[in-house]
Amino acid sequence: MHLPTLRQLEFLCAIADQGSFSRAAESCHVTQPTLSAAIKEVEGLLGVQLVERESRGASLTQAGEAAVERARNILSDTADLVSAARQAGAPLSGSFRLGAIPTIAPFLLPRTLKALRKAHPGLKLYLREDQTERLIDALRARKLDAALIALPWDAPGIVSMELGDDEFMLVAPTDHDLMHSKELNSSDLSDEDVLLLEDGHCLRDHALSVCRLPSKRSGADVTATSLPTLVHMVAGGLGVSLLPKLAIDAGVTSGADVELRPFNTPMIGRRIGIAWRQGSPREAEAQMIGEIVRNAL
Amino acid sequence: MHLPTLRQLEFLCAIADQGSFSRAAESCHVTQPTLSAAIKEVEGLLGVQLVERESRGASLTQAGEAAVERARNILSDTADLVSAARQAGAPLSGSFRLGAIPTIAPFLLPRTLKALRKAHPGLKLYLREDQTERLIDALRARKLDAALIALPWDAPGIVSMELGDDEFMLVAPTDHDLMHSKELNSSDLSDEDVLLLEDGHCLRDHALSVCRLPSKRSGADVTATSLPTLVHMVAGGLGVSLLPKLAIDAGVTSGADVELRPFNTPMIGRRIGIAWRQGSPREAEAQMIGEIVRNAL
DNA sequence: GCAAATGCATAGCTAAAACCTATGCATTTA
DNA sequence: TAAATGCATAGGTTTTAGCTATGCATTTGC
Repeated sequence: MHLPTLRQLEFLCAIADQGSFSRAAESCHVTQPTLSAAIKEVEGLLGVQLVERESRGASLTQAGEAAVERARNILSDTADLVSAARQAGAPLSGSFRLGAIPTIAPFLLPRTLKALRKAHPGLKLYLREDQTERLIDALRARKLDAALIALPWDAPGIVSMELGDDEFMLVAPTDHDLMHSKELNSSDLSDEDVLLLEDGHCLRDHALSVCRLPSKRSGADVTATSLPTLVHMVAGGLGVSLLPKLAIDAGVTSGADVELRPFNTPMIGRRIGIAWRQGSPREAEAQMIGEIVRNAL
Repeated sequence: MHLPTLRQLEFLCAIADQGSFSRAAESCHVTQPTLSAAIKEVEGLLGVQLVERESRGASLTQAGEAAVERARNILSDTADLVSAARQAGAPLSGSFRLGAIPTIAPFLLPRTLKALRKAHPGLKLYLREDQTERLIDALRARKLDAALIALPWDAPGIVSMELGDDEFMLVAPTDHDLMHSKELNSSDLSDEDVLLLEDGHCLRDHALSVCRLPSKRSGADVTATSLPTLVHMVAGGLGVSLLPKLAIDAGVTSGADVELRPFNTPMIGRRIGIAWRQGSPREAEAQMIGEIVRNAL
């Protein structure tokens, strides 16, 4: 089977982007006749007209649109092949852009970064803290190489690796009733004022699902913007809450007038993982970083 | 960014397949020096050694293996682009290979094929009847262009389109108790001998899940090899069963000494759909055929 | 242990292709 | 109606993809 050239596919995409042969030629750093001839050749090869020549520029036929969509994927996959191969020569060197959600980043990264720096001194790590949804978007847009998030998170084109579990503990004001009951189960929370993070944090959703509460709670809904704030609100007597062990170990409650208690039900918590774009050239490195984070957990 | 040529990627894959420069060159219809030079150039471009030159042939480095895997996808995607564009010029002409599961094919296809022939006289339809799993494998292996199956069926790399619902009815010997009860619910089946198709038919699994039975049933398990056989077994008094409305409408019970009854529970049944390989060049045509089948449902 | 065979690399050449400049033709704008 | 815009065509130049011939290292056969 005879295939078109990647260059020809680039030309085709350029026409889709620029809407004209001459501008497309310019963007590809060739002359307009060169690009015209190339497109003509592809059309001959495929036996279909791809571009509609109009008096004022050019537009794509239906077949052309479909071809461009495929071509863009092919070109970006090829670019990925190149990057991946180049990385293979020098793994975990240069820069790596890692994202993390706000309920993980401040508590896990301090430990991790130390280990990472030791294992790979040449690595420049750029960090970005944001909510899961935006991190995923950034992975797709190639603005990030990997992200630490809570799993499972279903997102087409994104793959992930599980790193470990992060249990939830109850946090309540000192001498709260729940500290004295014999067994502590998630159902014990249904009568309490459970404080939550503001909307968009996945930890909020996890807490809601543990308590089996609807996502829209009735009444005055008090929310916190970060885990330290949440702890202060609990200390202030506004209610109880759930804290991930990761944050507790990092000392988020130290100094606050609160008590902690584990649940008796087995494993109430979240799973932490690292995610990256499917086919990312830095997949192997993301997994390496995952391993290091796993050891730090 | 500078990209390797598709031809160069072909060469690299050929080395992976053949395990030697000279055999790879032969399979690509070029001379060995040509291929050697091309590989060398790619290695220069990527800055990594991809092929290990050994005294007795050649093997791939780790980076080479990774590159080959990506290259294969790129090449097949490009081949898909070509096929898709060519099809776009003459949709639903030539040959189309359609699969269908045995509990759909004999009942749905007679109606469908007539409509299809009318709408697209140039189309040569090759049919294959098999169980879902094998159909999916055939889609992946490019042996089929699309397949009619029962949804949902989770298979990575396979996408599908829903075509409609196919309700189940109870089929029992004439004057069976269940025909006289006031309301008929799926739970009424738990005390009955429910006859099933042999293992591997998805309809068997649907029936089991409707009756909330474990997939391994205790006792003498009587199974049928096809829906007509199943009807005869019911008529013979061996038990009751479920039949999809599709088969009933096609007359699978005509002449048999059985009675039919719908369930009162809303929608006990299966969903019928058409599936194809993600990125298949004949995706558009599969959807067209799906539309025609939907109208026939 | 030496000749033959196998297998990749190198050198030098040729022919195809990719790309260029110059120009033509149709349509739109001033 | 002239100028401008935009794609196609013609003809020439450079690049490169591919060839043949050959070299060199390793393995195999006698």
